[in-house]
Amino acid sequence: MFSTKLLRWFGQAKRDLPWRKEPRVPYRVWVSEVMLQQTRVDVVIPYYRRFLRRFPSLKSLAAAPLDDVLALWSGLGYYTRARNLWKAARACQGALPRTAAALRELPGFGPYTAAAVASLAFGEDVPLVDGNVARVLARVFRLEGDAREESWTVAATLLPKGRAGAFNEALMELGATVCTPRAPRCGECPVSRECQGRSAPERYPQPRKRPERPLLEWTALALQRRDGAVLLSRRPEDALFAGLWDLPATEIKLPGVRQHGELADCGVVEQTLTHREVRVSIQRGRGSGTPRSKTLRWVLPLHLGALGLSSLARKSLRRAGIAGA
DNA sequence: AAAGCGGGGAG
DNA sequence: CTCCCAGCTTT
Repeated sequence: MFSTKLLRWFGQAKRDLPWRKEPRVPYRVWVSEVMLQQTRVDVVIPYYRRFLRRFPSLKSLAAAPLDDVLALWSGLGYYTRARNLWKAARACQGALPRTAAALRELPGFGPYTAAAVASLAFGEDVPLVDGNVARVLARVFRLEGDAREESWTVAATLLPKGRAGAFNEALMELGATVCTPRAPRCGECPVSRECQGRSAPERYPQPRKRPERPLLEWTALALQRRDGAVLLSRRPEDALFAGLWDLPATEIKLPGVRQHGELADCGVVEQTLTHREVRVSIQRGRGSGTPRSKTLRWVLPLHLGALGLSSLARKSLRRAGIAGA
């Protein structure tokens, strides 16, 4: 009954999203699912369009340099997603595996993404649980505590044979548009009649406790050449914003680069992340020379758009007075 | 089981 | 300001 009502509702409430365009090409489903990890639909849409224009197929993605992929990911966050997407494209030899179990073997495929691609693109009868599904099921069945784990079992019992894809998508759609985290629209809910949590939806699921957010601080140097190019350095693989380009921190050695004149203080840029607060002081100056390190390069403002930079790095560049970031 | 990893939109 | 989003990986 639950599944039937949900599917009927989905038939008329389904939003028109770029990755829902028929036919459902597995590659496109995959790209959208990865971008949507911890990221809202509205944010993803423009990134998704750009990405598909540049990498229309699995083959084109596999053939591209990683830096091109990171450039298109710039600003989207969780950059390991882009690395794993690229790695998996290279690993899967022309076509994605067709089952959740096989997809799990590829980098970047966790329980959710494997089930999403398997059910939505290949029609496999597997349940899935994301934040939306866990919230909906926690309310409907009054699941106590953190409902994410238990939801996998519950979702499996509700799964209508042969319609897993539509069911999974409907459950997520309900969570995204009706059974929202705050102020759910129970009056518009197709399953409010069978919802055990209707009287107190905000009690479910139990909110997670948020970790403290330590402050991370450093000073970055914006050296500009006479032609306007700015000196960037590639961040180490084990650091925050791993492998992305950024203004070099003052601790970074700059072999081959000369600095002219005094530095000017440009103030501070800040970025709040889930697990820490970052504050970067920006100093600006003039420089020249040929870097003797592969992790250093001069970049013209015109070319900043084609580089893998974090949002914080772009903010830093703007603060240093460099347009085009 | 918990921590690390981006960024931003909504209330 | 807080919450949390179509989560995954590592410890």
